Amino acid sequence: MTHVTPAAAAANFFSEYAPDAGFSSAVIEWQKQHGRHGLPWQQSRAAYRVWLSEIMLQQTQVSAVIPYYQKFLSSFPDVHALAQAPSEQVMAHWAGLGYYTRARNLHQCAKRVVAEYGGEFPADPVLLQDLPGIGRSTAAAITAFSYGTKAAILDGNVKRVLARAFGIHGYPGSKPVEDNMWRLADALLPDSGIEAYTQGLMDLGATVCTRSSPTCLLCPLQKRCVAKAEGLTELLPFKKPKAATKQKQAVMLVLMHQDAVLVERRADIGIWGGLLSLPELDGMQACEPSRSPDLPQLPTDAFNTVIRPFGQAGTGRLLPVMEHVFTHFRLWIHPLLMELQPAAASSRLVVAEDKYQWLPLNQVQDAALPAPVKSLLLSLARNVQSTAS
DNA sequence: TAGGCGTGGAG
DNA sequence: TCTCCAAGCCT
Repeated sequence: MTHVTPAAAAANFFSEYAPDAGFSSAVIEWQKQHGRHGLPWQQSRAAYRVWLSEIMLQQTQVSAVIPYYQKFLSSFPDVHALAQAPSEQVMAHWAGLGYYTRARNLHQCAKRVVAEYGGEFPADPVLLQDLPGIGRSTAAAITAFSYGTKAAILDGNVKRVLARAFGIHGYPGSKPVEDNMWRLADALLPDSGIEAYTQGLMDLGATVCTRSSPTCLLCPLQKRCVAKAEGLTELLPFKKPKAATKQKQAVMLVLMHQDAVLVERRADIGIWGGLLSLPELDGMQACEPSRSPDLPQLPTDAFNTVIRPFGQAGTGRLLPVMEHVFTHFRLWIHPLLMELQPAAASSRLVVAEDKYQWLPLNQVQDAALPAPVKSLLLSLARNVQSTAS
């Protein structure tokens, strides 16, 4: 059993993904010839415009942003105009673009740039990052495009390009993988041409190294691309791992009287809506994922409340636990079998307001029961038969 | 630190 | 129809 320290892991990472100067120059040359140059926000280095476009482009595709960007710019031509605008007007201009926290932060940010920096966006990414709505990647993009500052971006496009080019396994949204990608992105930065390089990484990811069906033949990195060489283009970057399926458990009462079982009509809303089922001792309780959970504590109160109205119960016997898998969770059923002497008032057929009824075991097959409950009762019916004979 | 936040496009 | 995710940030 070897323990790998974070420092050692980082060292391993870099020996495995050793960057070289050819990477950035290939990206820069490609961007100059084949990258995008005509986008509305590429016509000016003004920090206000770059900032505005970067905020709008967060998690949003270029085609969706363009009309918003143009309308925004004509209404709020500079940071002073934006800072002075009423928030309702700002929000109205953003309506439809989504992620509305961005709009509130945008407005706050404009006010702070005016108040704290006299309307000039700082050229230091560290200072920019302190402003609302500007994280590490956006700060780097703004300073790179506006001031030529050497700083690394790491958005979805860059993550995809790096994951493939360097054959990085693991989900890029996880902390350790993302940390490594930041280190790699920093190490790859060129000493000159940061604008073309930054734009080039974005353009590559958006137009060539796309999520599905990338056009590797047009890629300037194809000869140095690990994913291409190893046939892992479709696999990388790793997808977000699916969350472990949630689990619930329920104690279901199998209250028998002669050859009938007490069943309850479920509420129309919710799981098994409107079906007949067994009464549950304490509803369906969430439980920790495991292969087969222990029996939950039997809540005495619920026990009395649920059973007493129907009569006098004998000693309970737990039947083997059953597993049922839904699309969104897994249910463990603990059947608790008891013989019940019905209270004097309860008839053999109808117990209370149609919600409860006695279901003869020989009618289980045709009753409106959920699959696992029907299966449980059918096997019970077979047992009763074999015991009787 | 994973989850929430909006909308639209692609497969 | 449904899933996945796109120029991320914030908590």
